[in-house]
Amino acid sequence: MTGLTARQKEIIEVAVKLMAEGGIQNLTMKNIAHAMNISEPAIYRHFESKMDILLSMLTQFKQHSNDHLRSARALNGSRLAQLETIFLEHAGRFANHPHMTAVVFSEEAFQDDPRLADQVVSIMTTADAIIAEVIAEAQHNGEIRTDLPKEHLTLMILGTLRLMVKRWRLSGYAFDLQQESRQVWNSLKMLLAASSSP
Amino acid sequence: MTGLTARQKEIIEVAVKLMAEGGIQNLTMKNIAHAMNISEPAIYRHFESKMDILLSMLTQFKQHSNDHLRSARALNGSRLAQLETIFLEHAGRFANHPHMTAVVFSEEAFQDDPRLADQVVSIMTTADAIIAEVIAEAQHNGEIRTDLPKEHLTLMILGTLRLMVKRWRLSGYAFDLQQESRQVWNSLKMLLAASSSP
Amino acid sequence: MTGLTARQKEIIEVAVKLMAEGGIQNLTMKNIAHAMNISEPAIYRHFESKMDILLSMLTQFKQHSNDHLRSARALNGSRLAQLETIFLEHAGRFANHPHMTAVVFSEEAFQDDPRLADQVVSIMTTADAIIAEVIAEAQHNGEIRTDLPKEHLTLMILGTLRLMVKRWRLSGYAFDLQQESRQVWNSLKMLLAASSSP
Amino acid sequence: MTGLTARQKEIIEVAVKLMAEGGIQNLTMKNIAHAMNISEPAIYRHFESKMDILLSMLTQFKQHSNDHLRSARALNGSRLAQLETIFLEHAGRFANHPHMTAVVFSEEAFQDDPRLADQVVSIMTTADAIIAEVIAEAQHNGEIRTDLPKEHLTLMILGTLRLMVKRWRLSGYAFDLQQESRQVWNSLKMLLAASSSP
DNA sequence: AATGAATGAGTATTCATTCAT
DNA sequence: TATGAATGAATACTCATTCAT
Repeated sequence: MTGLTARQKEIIEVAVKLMAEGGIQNLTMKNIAHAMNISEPAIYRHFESKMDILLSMLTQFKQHSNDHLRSARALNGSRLAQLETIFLEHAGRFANHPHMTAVVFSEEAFQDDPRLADQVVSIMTTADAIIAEVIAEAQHNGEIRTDLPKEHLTLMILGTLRLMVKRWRLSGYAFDLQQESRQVWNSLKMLLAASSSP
Repeated sequence: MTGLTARQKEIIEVAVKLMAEGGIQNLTMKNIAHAMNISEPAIYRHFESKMDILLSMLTQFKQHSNDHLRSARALNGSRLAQLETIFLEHAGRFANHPHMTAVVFSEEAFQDDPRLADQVVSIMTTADAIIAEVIAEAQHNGEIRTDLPKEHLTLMILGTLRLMVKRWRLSGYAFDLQQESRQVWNSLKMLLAASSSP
Repeated sequence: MTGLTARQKEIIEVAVKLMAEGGIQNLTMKNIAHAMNISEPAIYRHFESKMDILLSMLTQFKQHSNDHLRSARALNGSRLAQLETIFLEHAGRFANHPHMTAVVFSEEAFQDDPRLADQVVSIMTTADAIIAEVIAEAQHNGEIRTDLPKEHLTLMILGTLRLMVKRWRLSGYAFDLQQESRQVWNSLKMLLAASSSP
Repeated sequence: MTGLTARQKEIIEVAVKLMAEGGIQNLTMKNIAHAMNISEPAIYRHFESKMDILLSMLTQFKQHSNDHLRSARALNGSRLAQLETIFLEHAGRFANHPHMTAVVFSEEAFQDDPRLADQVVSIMTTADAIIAEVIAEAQHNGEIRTDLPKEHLTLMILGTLRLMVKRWRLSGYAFDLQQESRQVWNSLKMLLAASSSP
């Protein structure tokens, strides 16, 4: 349960879109109002402040992210399959909602308020922790090579994912992110593979 | 030759510091003037506009980056050693000038002006191209495994580097970036290694 | 008869309290609604406008004041006793309803609307006239010295009362207004006393 | 030394005039700008904020008040003459600068900010203390009756002065304040007089 | 009798920039 | 080379009020 009204969700959606189009600088109350065909003060019926909108935006994003991570963890398959799901679904989410990349990469803009910054860090930390966990299990399983610390592998997987998405965004969503992510994952899988001949 | 006067460099330095401290929102003409103990109009003696400052900032950053990349390429050692130099020196530069991370991660803020956005893309593309080139050569050499496309390896190396630096920044520069980068590079090297038993 | 419904009285009461707490600036429809746990539009069921609330507030205050003055005038005792009653009961009313001081001393805030300003002047003028009347009678009686014009004595009595209450308010209601008013009245009485040895 | 620039004094003067005309509600940055034929932002070159203007206004008023009190205290004549000077000059100041009454009687509007409220209290307290001091000396001298505590006499003198000025203001400056103040002072003098026949 | 949604007009303040000196 | 004064446009936010339900 999000606890958000339909109108609140609508506002957040518009806000994300505006950020995607022109960065944080484009996210003004005026622009939100314009995009929704209402007056500026009307927004304040639904959110107490602009900060509140940003906070709700991050909270919603965080919830979705955690849901995805949790459902991937619940899968029956191997740990590697869980990792793959996480990687591909993450990319898939962005592919289906390109605007959402704006949220991830506007982290810096959120830096100036402690509450926003905390949320950002919390989102990153959670993803990090869960992926590291899966990797650790996969290493125990013998599914993933054990000659590298799980922290480094986590860093590589997430770093690769992020840069891939960032490039997609910088390119103006010019290539097929989903297809690309599948290929990149295949490469990652080869790197992670436990050496067959010990 | 940079073509920048001493005063211009000073302004850029202050601008970078301000961005590092409080993001793009903190980078105002007023703040620059304050930090330099001059009046706001005085800045316009040195730069035509704020955009000009940002542009010069990116240009300078780009030049330094390219210099580093070029000098690494000029090294006599193996291709892998060149890659290592690129990776470690990149991290080293940030370690010595933490403010500079603000420039890299404010990319999104630069998105709203095409000239700035172009510079950002150009910086990333150049690094990408050169690293891909080194990897290709290393693959030919037999220094790096050939079962993965060079584009993916480039993506992984740069993605890992970026995320490591980002975490360092988000942590408030809390850990030793240089030491961490050495350890991470070691792990990367193991992943890149050509399989010893053909 | 006040002609005010229970709900209207409630609104006025809340309005006075809000003014007492934070001045006229604190008296907003939003704050009234909040304090009463109803919605803003609901207030308009009971008053046509905010101005109407203020007007009713002043009217109510005026009625109470006049009632007090009239009942003091109806007393059987000496004129001086009537004056004393007026002085002490006035102070007593404030002592029991500290919020009410906000109404008296927000006169300036009411200045910007002619209807409100008129009410304020009317309240002051009435008190003035009645006190002057009592003094005149007391002077005739020989209860009060006759070497000073009744207008000046009125000014002094009311001025003293007002400043005493104002200080009480500025002090955050820190002293016992009722006790203080008794002592001050004793002093006033000594000043007003007809010279015993003519 | 005030430490205020000519422009700052001008702004304060305009601000006082606006308050005199329509209360605190009339004192907006827009109105100040309009009255000075400059733009709103221009004001911020001279004062950091609106609060700053109000604070400077009170500080200036306080300084003038204290100067007057001090110079009256420095007079050679009797204590009663000093009191008279204080009373008449106070009234005279208002008579010559009717707008200034707005400052005194907007005390309530200043109540909502602690710094402003403190200044108000400080102004009142200082005048109070000095007048009480003069009265005490005059009582020792035998110039003023000693059967009343100096605090009560102070309250009466200041209260009378304030209410007189307030009425002048409410009347739209309709009577001659200076003449009235002389007559009222004569009455006060008679009340204060030490009884001639001991 | 009451509300959720909305609004036009206004609030203080900030920003990059210009201009006369 | 630098500044003091100024500005148009924008910013987040508030206010009393209206209207359909």
